[in-house]
Amino acid sequence: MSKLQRILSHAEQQCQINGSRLTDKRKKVLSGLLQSDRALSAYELVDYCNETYDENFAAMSVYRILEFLEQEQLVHKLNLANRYVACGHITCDHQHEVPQFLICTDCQSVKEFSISRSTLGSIKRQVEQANFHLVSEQIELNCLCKSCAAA
Amino acid sequence: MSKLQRILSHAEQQCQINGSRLTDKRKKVLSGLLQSDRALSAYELVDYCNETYDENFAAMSVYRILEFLEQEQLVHKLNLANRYVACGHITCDHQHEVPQFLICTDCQSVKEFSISRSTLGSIKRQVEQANFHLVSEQIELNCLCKSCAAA
DNA sequence: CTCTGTTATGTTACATCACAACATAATCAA
DNA sequence: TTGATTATGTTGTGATGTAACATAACAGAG
Repeated sequence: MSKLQRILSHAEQQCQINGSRLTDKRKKVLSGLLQSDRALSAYELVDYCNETYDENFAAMSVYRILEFLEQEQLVHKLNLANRYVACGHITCDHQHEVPQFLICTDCQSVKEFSISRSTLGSIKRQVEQANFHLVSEQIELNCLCKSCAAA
Repeated sequence: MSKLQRILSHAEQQCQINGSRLTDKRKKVLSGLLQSDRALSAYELVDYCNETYDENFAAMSVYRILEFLEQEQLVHKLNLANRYVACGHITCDHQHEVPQFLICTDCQSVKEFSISRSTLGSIKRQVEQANFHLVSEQIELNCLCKSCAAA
């Protein structure tokens, strides 16, 4: 059983537990993200699925499927790049911290990482001092990955 | 001389120093942002200018003008919201720190603020440990402002 | 002042993005 | 089997962002 297969079936089980279904189409979209080493836009996923599976995904469907996968915490939406990535921890069973993301502005590769609690805490404190309130701890940072920085 | 006037003429001087020109149209776009208490999209600015000045700005022009104003550091583009704000420090003469932004996801009001050097430093360190390199210290955070949080 | 290169703006056309609204199909539960 | 719920198909549209080319305004050299 390939790694991809394992992740997919794990995701399927998670959905069952949540009373939702990981349908064929949803699996295909998720696979697309899992097999990509970078963040993909909705329309890139449309193309990917149509080419790879010889299907006919409409953009609308992909948007809906992405929304679903997000709810199930199987993918993350990167607001800074308007792109999507598979969650890096699908096969983990524990509850995760809210992730932060490093996005390479050149090649769109993404690293899901965690800022230390204390740093996050001081960010939150400073935000509150400014009379705002953090909506989400999902912080996204524009970066260059190592190889793009070298070039 | 109104506050707006002062800011505009100061901006104009800055442009002259940089060997660029703050034309009439560019002034109008900048005024739009200066007078707004929230971040505006390019098309909102198109409408604003056309209504306020009875002109006929094309979207294309506004995009170009915004690009110019950004280069001159008179406005900032908020990638997270696809919107623009006037720089909060146009009239300051000293070099600024790179700003961070708190964006109210409800009303689009924006606060330009600065994370402490030490917090910023620890973010940068953690990013480097992850083998990425921060492209910009302009960090944008999705927030709720005080009044929207209350509602 | 005129010529010329540069910069700014006008205009048209188009590609992309995101989703609303409604129709049909598949699935589940009783 | 039937009715309710969920998933997908289909059509259309508003918003976004920009390329490509045309014209106009301006600044400096002669």
